Amino acid sequence: MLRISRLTDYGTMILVHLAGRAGHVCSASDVAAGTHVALPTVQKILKFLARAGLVVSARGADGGYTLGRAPEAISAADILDALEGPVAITECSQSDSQCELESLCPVGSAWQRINKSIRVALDEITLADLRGPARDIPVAALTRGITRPLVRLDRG
Amino acid sequence: MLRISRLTDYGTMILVHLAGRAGHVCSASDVAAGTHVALPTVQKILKFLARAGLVVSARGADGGYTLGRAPEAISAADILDALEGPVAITECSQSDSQCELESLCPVGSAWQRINKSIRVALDEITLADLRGPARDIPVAALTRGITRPLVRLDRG
DNA sequence: GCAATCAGGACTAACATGGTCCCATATGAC
DNA sequence: GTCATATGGGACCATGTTAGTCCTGATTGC
Repeated sequence: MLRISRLTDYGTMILVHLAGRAGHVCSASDVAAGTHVALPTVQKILKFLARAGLVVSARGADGGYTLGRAPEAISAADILDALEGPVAITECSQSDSQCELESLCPVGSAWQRINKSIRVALDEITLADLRGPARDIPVAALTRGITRPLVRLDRG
Repeated sequence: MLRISRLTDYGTMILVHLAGRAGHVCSASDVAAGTHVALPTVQKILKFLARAGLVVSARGADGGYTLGRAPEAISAADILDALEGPVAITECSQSDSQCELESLCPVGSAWQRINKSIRVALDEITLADLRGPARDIPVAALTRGITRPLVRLDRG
């Protein structure tokens, strides 16, 4: 359920790698070596991240990539947007969709609202949180007020 | 991003349909007619829902399906589990995955924790909430404490 | 000029999904 | 008992998406 693509997963690793080398320009080869992701894949992902402004590129010899802004200013939602585009949780939550069932659909915009809530949560999580064995990820705050036992957490 | 499958979307519609006919046994044909989803697809989905216990089936002539338990006792996470299986947000969050990068991965279990938090949120949303033009979906409670402007909500 | 590096896009193989169909089994009416 | 009506389980295929690779062109520093 709710799977993110592998590229997004790799993209997170790459951004974390760059965050750990603040001030240095890393070539795609450097990043590939540091993350153990295949070089062509790293190149592809860095292009997308550059286009989204999450990394800044320098062309030419001794060129490479640096983080576009501070890790605290890059959210998980930013990474998803950069690598997966503005895809929504259901087809009919896309603005340009033409769901023929829309007028009949009893679910209404429920999934869309769920989608938005998840996005809010993902907006709260920054690259700084994703680094290393962080224990206090902000999402934890989102579960405040939940009284139901959390036993089922290990299902996923 | 974070897309749910179309079958899950349909499954929600089907469950809402059944919830609106509590006490009645609906055949797959009835459900197809009521939801405007193709009959073979409805049959397939109902089988999955029955296996998960979300609906109860009666075989034979005059058979059909009824909701397995009260709408308040069926969560969005239940629906996802029934129709998409225990798939996690990333491959390495699956228990049986063998991610060769796991020991090197600087992201650690961050995405997994995000996944779990989302699941908690989805556990809070029941079929009763998904019905009709519900305005007070419990997920709203999850955004308590968020101070950042919610302008970006409309991106998804 | 040359080597190193990014930019953009085309391309293919693998995988997941959506949708359909078939056959076995169970039930109720006649 | 027979028949019509249903579900149960699974096979099957067309389609779309994803992952990954490769090619060509542009830019920069030595």
